[in-house]
Amino acid sequence: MIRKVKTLLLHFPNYKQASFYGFILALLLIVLRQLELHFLLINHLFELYTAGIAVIFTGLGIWLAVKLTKPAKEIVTIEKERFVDPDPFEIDQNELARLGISKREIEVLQLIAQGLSNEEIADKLFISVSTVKTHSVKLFDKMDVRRRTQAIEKAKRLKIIA
Amino acid sequence: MIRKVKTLLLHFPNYKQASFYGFILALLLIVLRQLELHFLLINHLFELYTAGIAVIFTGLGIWLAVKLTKPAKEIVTIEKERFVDPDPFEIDQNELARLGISKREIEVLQLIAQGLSNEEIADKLFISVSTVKTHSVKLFDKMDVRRRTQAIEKAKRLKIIA
DNA sequence: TTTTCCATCATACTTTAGTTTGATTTTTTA
DNA sequence: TAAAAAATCAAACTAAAGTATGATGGAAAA
Repeated sequence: MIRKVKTLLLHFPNYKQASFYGFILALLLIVLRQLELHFLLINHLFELYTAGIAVIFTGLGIWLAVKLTKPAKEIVTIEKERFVDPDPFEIDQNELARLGISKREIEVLQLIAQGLSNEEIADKLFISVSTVKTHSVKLFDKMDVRRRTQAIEKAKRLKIIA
Repeated sequence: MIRKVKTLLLHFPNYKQASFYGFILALLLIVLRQLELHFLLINHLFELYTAGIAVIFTGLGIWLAVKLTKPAKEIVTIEKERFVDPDPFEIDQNELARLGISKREIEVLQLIAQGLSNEEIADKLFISVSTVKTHSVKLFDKMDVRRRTQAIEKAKRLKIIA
């Protein structure tokens, strides 16, 4: 009998408390048995009946509690950062085509924007300073500017360099 | 009858429903008492005893369930999107302070970055070209560059100009 | 109050940038 | 294939940028 209750109780998370409950149940049964002596009319079946009632209604109580207890709601708020348009820079090819700027001229323009002097650009591109100057002149003419600093500003504004 | 009780119960908080279950038992007892008239053999005490056992063990069951079972948690996740400005440009005042660049020098730097010549800058600031050059020299010295184009590139990189 | 920093200007000079003219070679395109 | 466009280079020049030195007046800090 007690074992049966115990096995039933094994399904509960806290095993120790469950067995404690079983112990109480056992005690109760013993007390009932003592009482039985005073009530001779009650036979052995009565014990079983009582135990049965106890088990059934314990089960009912548990079922009730589990069924009717509302699950505690835990609200977790997750803040998600979403970067809107992380500036996907793209060179405006249309603008380049419109101005008729050649590849070499763009190269020179980019190096100018990086702060290099004509001589440094010449060294980097393995050409003479004269050629760099020629490219510059044509570039400035196409971009309608007269200084490299203006070219830098306008080029960035028109998105023809990074 | 039972349906009515059930619908009634649905509107009560769970912990109160448990006690209402006791109320149902009481009703049951009354019914039993009615039946008692037909079954004289059944002892009055026995009824009460059974009812008592039922109530006690139901209570125990509820107590057990509440005590031993972890309340089922329903995790409600709310996703909140936070839109972040991709490039909230801000002049790096620390950098400016670190380099010890004066207000006038910044002004000149900004105009240089806009592609203006020294003469144009002088006209705009109502100062002489000499002064512009002086500012430039000090600026380049502080920024550790030797050309205005370099100054532009570095200034933008260090975020001391837009 | 004296020193330091900032802003201003000038002169003379060097360096770099930009212009003009003209030429050659290669690559692309009609 | 011939013409156009692109890339290359050079010399001579002008213009602009940058350097060096020195000076002055005002404002802020020590």
